[in-house]
Amino acid sequence: MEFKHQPTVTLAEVAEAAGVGESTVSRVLRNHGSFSGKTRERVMAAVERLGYVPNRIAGTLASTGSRLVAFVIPSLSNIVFPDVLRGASAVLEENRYQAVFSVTDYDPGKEEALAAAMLAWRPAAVMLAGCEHTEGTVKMLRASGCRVVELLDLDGDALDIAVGFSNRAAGRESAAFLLKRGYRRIGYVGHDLNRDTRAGKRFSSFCETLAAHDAPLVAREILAGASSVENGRLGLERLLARTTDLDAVYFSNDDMALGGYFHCLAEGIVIPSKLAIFGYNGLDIGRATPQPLSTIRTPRVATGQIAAQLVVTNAPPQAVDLGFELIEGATA
Amino acid sequence: MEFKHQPTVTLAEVAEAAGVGESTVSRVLRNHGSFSGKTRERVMAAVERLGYVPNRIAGTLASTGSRLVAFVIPSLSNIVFPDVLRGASAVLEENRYQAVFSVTDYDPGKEEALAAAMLAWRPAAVMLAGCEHTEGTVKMLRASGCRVVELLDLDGDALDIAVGFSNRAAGRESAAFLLKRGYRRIGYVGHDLNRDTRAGKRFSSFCETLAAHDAPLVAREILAGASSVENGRLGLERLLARTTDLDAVYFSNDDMALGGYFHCLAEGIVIPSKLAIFGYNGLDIGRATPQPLSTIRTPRVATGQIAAQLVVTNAPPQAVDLGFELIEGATA
DNA sequence: CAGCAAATTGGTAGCGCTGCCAAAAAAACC
DNA sequence: GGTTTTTTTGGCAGCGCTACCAATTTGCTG
Repeated sequence: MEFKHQPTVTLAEVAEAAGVGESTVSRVLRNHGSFSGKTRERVMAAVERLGYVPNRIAGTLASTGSRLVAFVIPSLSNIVFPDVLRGASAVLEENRYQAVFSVTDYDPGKEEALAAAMLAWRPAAVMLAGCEHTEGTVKMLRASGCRVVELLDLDGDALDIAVGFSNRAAGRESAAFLLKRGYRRIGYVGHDLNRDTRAGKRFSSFCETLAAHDAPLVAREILAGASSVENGRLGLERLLARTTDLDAVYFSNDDMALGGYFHCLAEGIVIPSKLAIFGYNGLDIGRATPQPLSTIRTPRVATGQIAAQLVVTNAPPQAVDLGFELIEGATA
Repeated sequence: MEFKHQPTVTLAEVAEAAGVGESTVSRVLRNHGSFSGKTRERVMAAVERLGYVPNRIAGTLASTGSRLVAFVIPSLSNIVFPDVLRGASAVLEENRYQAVFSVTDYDPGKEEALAAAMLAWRPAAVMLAGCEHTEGTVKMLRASGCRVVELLDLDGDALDIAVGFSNRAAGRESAAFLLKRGYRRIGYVGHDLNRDTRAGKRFSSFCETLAAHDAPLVAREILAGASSVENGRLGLERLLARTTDLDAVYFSNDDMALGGYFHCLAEGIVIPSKLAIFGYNGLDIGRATPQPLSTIRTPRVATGQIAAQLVVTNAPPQAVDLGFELIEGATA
């Protein structure tokens, strides 16, 4: 049972009511082309009087270029993506673009299906997380001719536009920081890495850096579910149960790290002298804990903003590295 | 400079390639009406071969009933809204609906403008937060003839469908709980209530309940900005600097409450014996803190799910009360 | 006031698809 | 075999708007 709209007022009716031609109404409404002030007033009056709401579906169809921007994101639970959407939507709204989204649950197959569904709306751009996509997705996006923006990961080849930073660099710098601080027996607590490839990249370059400095990763605890505070707490508990002499733990992100932090608080494990904790993302909450969380702050909102900016200005293909900031904090 | 799509393959071309009529292709693709198995194969082969992606813009225009659902939400920073979107988008995707959104920043004027922009897409439904809207918004929504769903607040008259719970009841129960626990000198720390009317409702019924039990609110601290952990911490600090003999503090939500919790941890204020803390929302993080946060858990994801369900089934106007759950926790 | 450029305006052909209807083909029946 | 049904099909008129072009009006200049 499909919903039917009640009869709506159309541009033609406005034209009739205002005593002008359809194209004139269209021009006035879009403020495009020329028309006299008097005409403008009459049209606006008719619009007001009839309560006319332009039909963007029809407008888009007639003009081929759309003002929709499609987001295909892995999750809405991971704060990263709402943050990106937030940055982007502000810029898009200013420019009268409309955001459309769907959620893949970190499933590349679902990403492909959803990207296809999105393309059916003929968006001006499709924004995706990361630069790993199925062959089918890539082929489809290429063929679509619409702009493609890959977000939050610069470690790979961009299809068109990429905005973000290097996750590998983030992993590397995290490791370098811990080593510089003198930690040598380092562990890792993370969530499902097969799905979140960006976390996987951070982890692998983190490990490589440790190994390169003769302090290879001592132990790891990978939890099956999504990243969460509770999983972080549980993960650290398990890790410490197995391995007693760790001096630092790297977490797949701040949610997990906070869980670890809480575990230490609850168990009376002194931070950072007994155990250091390092996260990833730079959530606001990490600044308000009794000891500020040591982490890497990522430019999530800015990523959305810049991405949207590039789309609305129809910028040429490019990769924009927004970098990240290492926050020393007090937990490592 | 508007982006132009490269020439796309159309349904007519598929029809030609498959050697059938346009309407046949349309029927096969939508699996609607009748056609032979052989025809189906030929059409699908042509679709595959040409890489045809149906144009939903055109389809929607031709069929009047759209599969877009528009969300007009106050914020993406407040986890509540991503949670609602998450619940809704899962259901919508299953039913081949498409979610569109925009963000009002808690500004009713902006809500009106954005709702108007949304209506231009002729959505099947518009979902809004709360039941307070400008006169213009209400009038416009009424006139649009599309379904209207008001989320997360049942304290008011619904335009069409409403899904959520009573914020007044939440405030009342929070107060009753604290009173039952024996707290009498109670304070409040909140964020900007003029904008977040739902938090305002909780607060006012909280105060009324206290007053009705001869334990009127002792002090309050309202912070100008948005709700955040840092503001919560700052707010409690300020409140305690002014008022020394409080035994419990009610926060406008869990973010703020966690900030207060951290302040106590940092200052060595023993919880709950020296000071009790009570929040609102039931964020996951509140379950993983050393002492689980006392709060009210709201059905955010379920709100989105049910709302979407009602829209896709084109349910009659109704108000669905999903209730909430008081979590005793260990901070009050 | 003619003569020409500039500013306004209206008409109309699509945009790509769906919905309706009638035509054609296939199946069922007497 | 001839009908009557039933199933499949194709044709085509819009959906509401924009883009293009031609027609009209206005404003200036000499």
